[in-house]
Amino acid sequence: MANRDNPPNQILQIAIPVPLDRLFDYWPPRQYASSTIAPGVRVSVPFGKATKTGVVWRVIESKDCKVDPKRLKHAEEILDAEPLLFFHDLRLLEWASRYYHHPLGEVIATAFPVALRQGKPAILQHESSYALTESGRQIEPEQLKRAPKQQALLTLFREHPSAIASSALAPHKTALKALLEKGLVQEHIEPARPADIFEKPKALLANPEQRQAIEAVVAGLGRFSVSLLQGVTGSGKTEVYMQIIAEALQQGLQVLVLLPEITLTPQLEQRFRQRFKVPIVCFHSKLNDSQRLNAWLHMQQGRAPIMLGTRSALFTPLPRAGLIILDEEHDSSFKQQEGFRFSARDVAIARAKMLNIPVLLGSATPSLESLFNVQRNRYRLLELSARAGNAVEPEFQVLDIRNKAMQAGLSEPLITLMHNTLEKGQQVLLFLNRRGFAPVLICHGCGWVSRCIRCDANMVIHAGERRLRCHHCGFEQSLINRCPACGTGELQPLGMGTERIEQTLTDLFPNKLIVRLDRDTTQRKGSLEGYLRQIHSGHADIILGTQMLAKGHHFPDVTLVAILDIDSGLFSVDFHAAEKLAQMIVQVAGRAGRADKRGHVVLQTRQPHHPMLTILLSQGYQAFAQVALQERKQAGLPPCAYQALLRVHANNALAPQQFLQAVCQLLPPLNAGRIQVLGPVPAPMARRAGQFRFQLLLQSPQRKALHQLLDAALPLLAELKEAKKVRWSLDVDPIDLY
DNA sequence: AGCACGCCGACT
DNA sequence: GTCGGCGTGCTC
Repeated sequence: MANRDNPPNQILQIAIPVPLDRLFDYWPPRQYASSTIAPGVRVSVPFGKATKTGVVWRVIESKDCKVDPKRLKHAEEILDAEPLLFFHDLRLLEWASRYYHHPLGEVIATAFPVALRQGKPAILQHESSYALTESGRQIEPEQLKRAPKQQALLTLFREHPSAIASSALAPHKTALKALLEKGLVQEHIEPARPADIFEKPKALLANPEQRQAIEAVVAGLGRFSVSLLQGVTGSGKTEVYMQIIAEALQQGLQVLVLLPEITLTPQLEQRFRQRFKVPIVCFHSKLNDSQRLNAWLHMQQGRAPIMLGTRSALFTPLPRAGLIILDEEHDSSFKQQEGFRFSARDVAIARAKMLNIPVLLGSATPSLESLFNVQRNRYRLLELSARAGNAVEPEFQVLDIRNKAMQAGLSEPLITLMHNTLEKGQQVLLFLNRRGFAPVLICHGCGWVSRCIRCDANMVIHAGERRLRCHHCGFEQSLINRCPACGTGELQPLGMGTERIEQTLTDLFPNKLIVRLDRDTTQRKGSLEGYLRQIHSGHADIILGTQMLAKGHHFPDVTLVAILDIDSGLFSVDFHAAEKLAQMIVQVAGRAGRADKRGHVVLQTRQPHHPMLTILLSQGYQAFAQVALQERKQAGLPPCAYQALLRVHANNALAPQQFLQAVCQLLPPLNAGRIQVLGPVPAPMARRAGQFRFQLLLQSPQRKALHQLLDAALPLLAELKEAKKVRWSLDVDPIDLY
């Protein structure tokens, strides 16, 4: 036992979630034999004034400790009897910390669900939960219309096909009792031994391409490979996933399925539960802390073989890891955009390599990065070209709106098309990536515009709420009637937002039901689901929305889709814009139509002969991607080069630039001229939320050289005197500027 | 990141 | 005379 005269001979090196890129040394807790402490266990430690939860990274001999022993404190408590993270997990986290140049303690924290970060015990919570019975699944909510409370609850259960925790059902106590008595709902019991109840899925029809893809991945189970499954909407990617998963389950392996958006999880969850009679856990931001803890522990303990999750599920420990699937791999939400800025796609591949398992990336519109890796024979391309079942290729129409009469962003020809479609009783989908009423309020008298006082951005008009709101910092004020500059001029909205278009649509189509889907209308919990039901039931005539419409959901009764403004995507400072636009066009087109009602996709543009657009529409996404890749190659841009972006911000207007100038002065001796240094330049939005922002871009055709420079340079940045006045962060493989 | 300490303006 | 503004420095 340790006492004052006899200090313990071992020291714990602990990773603590603070933005400091080093480990902290502690004595083991008093009365603790350090020999029983293994790397990967959580430990609570006094840190400054606070107590923090860290992870033991390694145990060293006290004679090897570099810190003055007098400064060392005792750790408080070892929180886990066994490590929660396995050897491969620790290796992956270390790699990620180095690759993204982000402190290890914070990287490790992202591997844990919040409850474990807070030091709560790693014990499965056995909160009772309820789920629909077979008859409950078959009954339509309509049949309960005389009992509206029960009907609402039934609908709730249908939206959460897995199970609902009893705590979440507290407000529905009486309705729950009624549904239990009717046998529509029962207490949900997690199957204890999955192997016993596993049933081999029924043999399904796979077409030759699907068969080939399934066999290719199945044959590769047990060793590392990356496959890119490229299949148009309706080509049956999910079926391919499920048949591969079935084989992995047969082999007793665990499968991690990553999706970009939580809105896609319920659909896929439902299909998976119908197919697989094994525990399936979900992990995404809509779950509460204890649900996430349970899901994580189910995988970590090997109790569940399938996890469906978003980016944050990536690091879940998998004792029997067999396969990682990443669906919609091109989606930018796989990149974390703050703090530890990692790409879930790239880390998934690194993880699979360490675990020696295959990765399957799926998309109708793969990223140029992935297609480039196919060209370089790093990834294997598996193509699904046939549209399964009732799907049919939509017809594209470039609508030249130059000199055309417009009503709130809608050209006359488009309005005519809308009338024709609606007359046939079919639905119309309109797409505009700008929410609010209008992006600017301008004075007709003096030219004053509604600038945000804290950002280099305009305040957006939200007419319904009578507010002006900055979409970059959240600052808002009430809508003003009189120009604050000249006091006399008339204030006018300038430009289009979804709210304004909705208003115009109400005037143009007075008898039609219009549904607007954007962040403003779907903020309320469950409202998105409500709108989607309205659309699927056929009640909605015109569906209007932003980016969120482009993802996942298929609307078979929509036969006319219009993208109202594609020109901003054709002419952007960001070199990713054309790729993103092409992906968006193809994805949006995939939302609509079916065999008996072919979809019609209209693109409003003032650049009808833009080469990118022409190639995309005449030769398809693959041809577009090849041309776009060629251009990136010639311009020396990613994916043919590697980038790291150093972002800096400060209250002080001059400090960011001064810091970056100092950085540039220390680079040349480390660099040997191999890395292009672009900048310092003001960030595209030079002031945001009151902060002045600058950036420096480092670029190289060799990833290794770039990382060598970063490894050498970053430790020196903190030492610069200019660093004291700024906050800086590094984004490795950035996908947007600052 | 927190959270201290530490010196200069508007209030009981 | 104080309360509190955020500049600077530290965390085993």
